[in-house]
Amino acid sequence: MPAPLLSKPDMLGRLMDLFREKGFDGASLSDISESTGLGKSSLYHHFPKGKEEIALQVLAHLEEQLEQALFEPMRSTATPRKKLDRMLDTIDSFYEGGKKACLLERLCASVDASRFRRPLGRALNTWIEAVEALGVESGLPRAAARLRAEDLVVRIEGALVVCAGTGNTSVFARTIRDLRQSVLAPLPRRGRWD
Amino acid sequence: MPAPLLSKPDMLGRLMDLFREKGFDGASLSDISESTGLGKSSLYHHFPKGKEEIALQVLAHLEEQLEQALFEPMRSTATPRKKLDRMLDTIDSFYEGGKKACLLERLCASVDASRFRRPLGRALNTWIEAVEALGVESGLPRAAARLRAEDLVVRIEGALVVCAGTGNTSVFARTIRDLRQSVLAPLPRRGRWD
DNA sequence: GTCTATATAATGATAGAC
DNA sequence: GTCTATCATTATATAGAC
Repeated sequence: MPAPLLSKPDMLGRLMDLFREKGFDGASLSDISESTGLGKSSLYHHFPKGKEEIALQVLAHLEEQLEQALFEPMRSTATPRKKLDRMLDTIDSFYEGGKKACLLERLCASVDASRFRRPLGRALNTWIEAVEALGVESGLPRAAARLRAEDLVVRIEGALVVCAGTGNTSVFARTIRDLRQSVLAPLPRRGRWD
Repeated sequence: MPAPLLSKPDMLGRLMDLFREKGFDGASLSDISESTGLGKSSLYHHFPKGKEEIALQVLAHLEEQLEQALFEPMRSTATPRKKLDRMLDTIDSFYEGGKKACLLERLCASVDASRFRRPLGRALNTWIEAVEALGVESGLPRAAARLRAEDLVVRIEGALVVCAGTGNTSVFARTIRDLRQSVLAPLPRRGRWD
């Protein structure tokens, strides 16, 4: 009985990188085999239902990371503004300044996206709720905080698409910079967020 | 010599629908054959270099449509505000309120995205420049108009991703509504666009 | 828990008739 | 300009040895 070559979290990490780079439809079992160092049969030992199950477990793994990375900093006693800064630093480095794609977007764009819809919706919601909680903590009404949180996710996902299409990461950098200012800004008497 | 079943523009229109739905990696030659009603051999008559050439021609076809749909309304004598409204109406119906995906995003996310990089960058730029021109016409400094135009594209692409992931199109509707207000708004003394 | 070997279907692409 | 028939390759998935 050979020992496992990689721990499950390590495997899922490499698989996440692969799916972020090639997408679900673009990543073949051979790619998966190569990226993990496991033969195809070994893959079916870990993931009996095949490729779809792999993606689902990677997605679940991402959701755990999201919870940790986004909600963890909130338990500190720093100001909301500081926490937002840390959150955006985390996001910036996760996407490597706009050079790396988002797993959620890649799975949204797969042929079998309907099979991932539920976990995808959950993961996006986890993200949005973390930002929303920050807005509420900083004094925004919940409804406004929710809209701004959705807008943060929208703008980050969109910036990643534009950067991937143009090869120019400055749009991502500027989006992050702008979000630092706008997400927790006080409500204007009449403005975008009313 | 059988007559052609579909005109080239009609073919490219159907192929655009297909790639928007399934992506480049997800759309097989069988799908392509079915969506156009042409046998595989006939496809290679029209597109000798195969699937990649199909995508490139579809992309070129989209670029023409972009020019028409985005720059055409600008030649009218309506106010910039009216023109922006018409532009956003066009965008809203092109994406069917957030239910249909963006071809540019789908091709960005393909394994061979590097082969589409140049036309992708051009198409995104065409879009951005149309919005930028509108901002300039409405009195914004060019630099500010450019940033807002980039932001418009970012937010629309991002809203499409979030809607695809959550199955909830309200984010797209709200994004469009918000852009109607914000894209041409006068510069604040100190604010997001400085 | 990993491997080699294999099964079966689908893939992108061609040849050549009409 | 379309078709049928077929190619070589790759895809996902399995069987069974160790």
